Amino acid sequence: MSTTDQELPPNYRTVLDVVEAAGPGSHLTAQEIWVRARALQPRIGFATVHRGLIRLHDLGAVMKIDVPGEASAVYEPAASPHAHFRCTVCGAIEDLDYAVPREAVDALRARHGIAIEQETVSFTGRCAACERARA
Amino acid sequence: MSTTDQELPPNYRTVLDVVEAAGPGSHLTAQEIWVRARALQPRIGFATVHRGLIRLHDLGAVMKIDVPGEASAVYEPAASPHAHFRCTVCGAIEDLDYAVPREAVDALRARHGIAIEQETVSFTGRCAACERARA
DNA sequence: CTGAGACTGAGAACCGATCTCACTCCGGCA
DNA sequence: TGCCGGAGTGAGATCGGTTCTCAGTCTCAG
Repeated sequence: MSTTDQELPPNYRTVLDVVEAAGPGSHLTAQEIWVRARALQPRIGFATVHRGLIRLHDLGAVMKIDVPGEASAVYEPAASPHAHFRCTVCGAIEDLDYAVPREAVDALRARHGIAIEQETVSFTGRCAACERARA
Repeated sequence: MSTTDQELPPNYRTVLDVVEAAGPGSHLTAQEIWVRARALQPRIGFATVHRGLIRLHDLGAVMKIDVPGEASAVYEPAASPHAHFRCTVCGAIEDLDYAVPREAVDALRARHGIAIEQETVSFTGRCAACERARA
């Protein structure tokens, strides 16, 4: 549970519950989250789920992941930064343990005079299963 | 000019010309490429440009860049791998000189048994101008 | 010449994301 | 208690980029 529990509007709370229940490494689309949220709150609307995800993302409680080649964004509970991998054959998404080193980020910041707030690292290729199947 | 010159259908050739004329570091959307392509080929259709970009991307002649938070993909001539930065204030996109180190990619490959074909690194934050303006 | 297949343009279809709007809920205040 | 205002909400419309469809064209081997 995050530290933002108290001030959340009720439905956003539901959205957060769904995302956290799915756990780290889950990659749910807004649609999927909506379906699960309705199990808890049958009258909740899609727009509300979407607004909730935006809010929770702003608060830092959930991560929004834009995977190249994937039409829709996916969400997962906030966690330590890591990279994502998408299999171009079966479409599976998995987490990889990689983050841009702090020194590299600082170097970019210094060289370009920019303020970096967020980083995204993603890879595409063939997952272990599809790679084996190809052989 | 790339090595794929010979076998390209005529209109795809036009698309490639537009992208290469814009040069590295340009970040053109499919729409913008279409507008420029029409200057060379007034009857060219949007679908043709789009199909051309997909084809050229498959051939490795152009890079397709999905910037998080940006609705549409942007394209630029193929070049050495580098990261992209998007200013959340003014929306500007710029190139950053960073790539995931070879050893890190190899480690991920070995650990997960995956075949990595492509990497994408992007950052968001405030560009130098917007950062100064804020102070 | 002829047929097969790639290429093309125009527009429709698709789909996720976002916006709009009327309504509800709730807390503060006279 | 009764009223007010602002945040939250659901349903559906709308938007914008991408992809598909289809009929017409072109190219080239046979």
